[in-house]
Amino acid sequence: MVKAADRAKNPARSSVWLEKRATRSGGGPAGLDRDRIVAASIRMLDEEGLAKLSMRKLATELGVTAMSLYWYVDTKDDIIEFAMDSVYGEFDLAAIDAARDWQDRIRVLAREYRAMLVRHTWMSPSAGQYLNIGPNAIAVAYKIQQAISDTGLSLDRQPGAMSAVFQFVYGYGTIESQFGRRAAEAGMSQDEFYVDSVKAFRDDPEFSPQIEGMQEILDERASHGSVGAIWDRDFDHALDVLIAGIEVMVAREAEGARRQK
Amino acid sequence: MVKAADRAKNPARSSVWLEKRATRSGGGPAGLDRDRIVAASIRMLDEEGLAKLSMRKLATELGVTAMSLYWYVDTKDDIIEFAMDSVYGEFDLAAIDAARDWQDRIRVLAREYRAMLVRHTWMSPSAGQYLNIGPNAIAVAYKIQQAISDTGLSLDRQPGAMSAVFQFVYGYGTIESQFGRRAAEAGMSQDEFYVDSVKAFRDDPEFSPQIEGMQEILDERASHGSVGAIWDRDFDHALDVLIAGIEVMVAREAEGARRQK
DNA sequence: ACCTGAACACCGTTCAAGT
DNA sequence: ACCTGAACACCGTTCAAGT
Repeated sequence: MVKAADRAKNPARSSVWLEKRATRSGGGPAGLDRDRIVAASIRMLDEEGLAKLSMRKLATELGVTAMSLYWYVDTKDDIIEFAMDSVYGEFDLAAIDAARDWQDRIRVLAREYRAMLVRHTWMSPSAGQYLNIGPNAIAVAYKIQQAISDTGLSLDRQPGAMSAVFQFVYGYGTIESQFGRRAAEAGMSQDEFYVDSVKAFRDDPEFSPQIEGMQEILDERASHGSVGAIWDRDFDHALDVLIAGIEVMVAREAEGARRQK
Repeated sequence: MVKAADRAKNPARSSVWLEKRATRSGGGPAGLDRDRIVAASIRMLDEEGLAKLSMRKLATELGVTAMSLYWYVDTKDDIIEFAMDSVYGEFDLAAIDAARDWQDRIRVLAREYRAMLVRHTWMSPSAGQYLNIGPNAIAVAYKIQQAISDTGLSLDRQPGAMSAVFQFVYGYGTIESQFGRRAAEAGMSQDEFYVDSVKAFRDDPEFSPQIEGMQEILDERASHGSVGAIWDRDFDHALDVLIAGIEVMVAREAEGARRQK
């Protein structure tokens, strides 16, 4: 088994996914196995958040001491890597394949990605820190890459288009899920939390000159309805922008090719 | 002074920026003040990373014990919030104002934002977790909002367009800066680290069927040049997509208004 | 007003020892 | 093969005490 310290020295091996591991299930005296550990950690991460997960608490939840976990993983980071890939497995790949055209396929993928980030608030801070090359993450990346390929864009424009869409979704999902997490931690609904935040922001005399200019955006948003509805609307509008932008790039490339003749 | 525990109970007051604080400078016996603490923390965060910053080490750096810091801040989180806003102050607001049109202004803002995230690798994980309503962050947000307003989009479409551009930049800057951080931690250049990662990824027999389909993208990228050049190119291409998309939305709204007559 | 020492309640991880 | 107890080297933060 490759130890964490060894992996740190060899970055090519810096992910749990790059070693073969036996995956016996529940054979031991405590009935422990990696799947049970990962499932329990996802449950705890969802309920208590990334900061609250500790090896000792996770072990207690599993009726075992912290040190037992080290038989199945090398470090705490490994557990989070396994948990992340397990969550990537929640993507509904069939729904993605059922999409009519690339526009629709990108929308479905974006919506699933966003929903996943919001459902598991610990995913976005974690996703930034690890390589994400587990089998389920790769499967999703492949679907994304295919959808972008289907646009007909040239190979050198595809990565940019892919980034535009899916780094946007990552950023949006991060802000949305962290907002939800903060509201939940404060014991408030998102609507209550939003009203409170805007009020506090508005009351501070230090920023009033600039707030004037931002006031109408805040008012427009407030008039639109619940915070949840605003998140949905703005996300859809952003996807409209991104898809229209890709369509323009595709058309420009077609135009360029015609002129070449 | 509002204690951290009190703020947690009152989320409207959940940011350091919502309380007035005296900002005496260096009056004490140890010559300590908040500005010195924040400056030292930024230096340490840049050099050692978010995970390595501790109150004890920061204090040692300042020639003082950890507990002294608690005279100037309530929690470690406060220090990070102050450090973040200080970094938002690095934006070149004059360069943004000098831009010719909204397209150019968005490009300049996006490039500055990206550069800031890459320069300070601890910013993106931190930015996800805090409210970001310090004076410098607000000033930047105001510039962004103005650039979007200048597009001529209707008020209800502006937030979506803003998200599309700046959540993309956040997501892209996050991946790029974390990649750089990982490479640096492994003591490698980005190019070495990239080659190593792709090789490891490719060698794993478990994913080979899917890798086939992604091979040509990897090859195209490798043929383009250094990793740094690829980051730049893909970022520019993504901005092309985003700006073209906003132009389409503006045109559609103008079309809709004409038909109404 | 500003700074400290000692202490509390935690961490992740190692290592030798048990069954 | 699997699990544990004790220990190491850390954390952030509180509190009473010093100057």
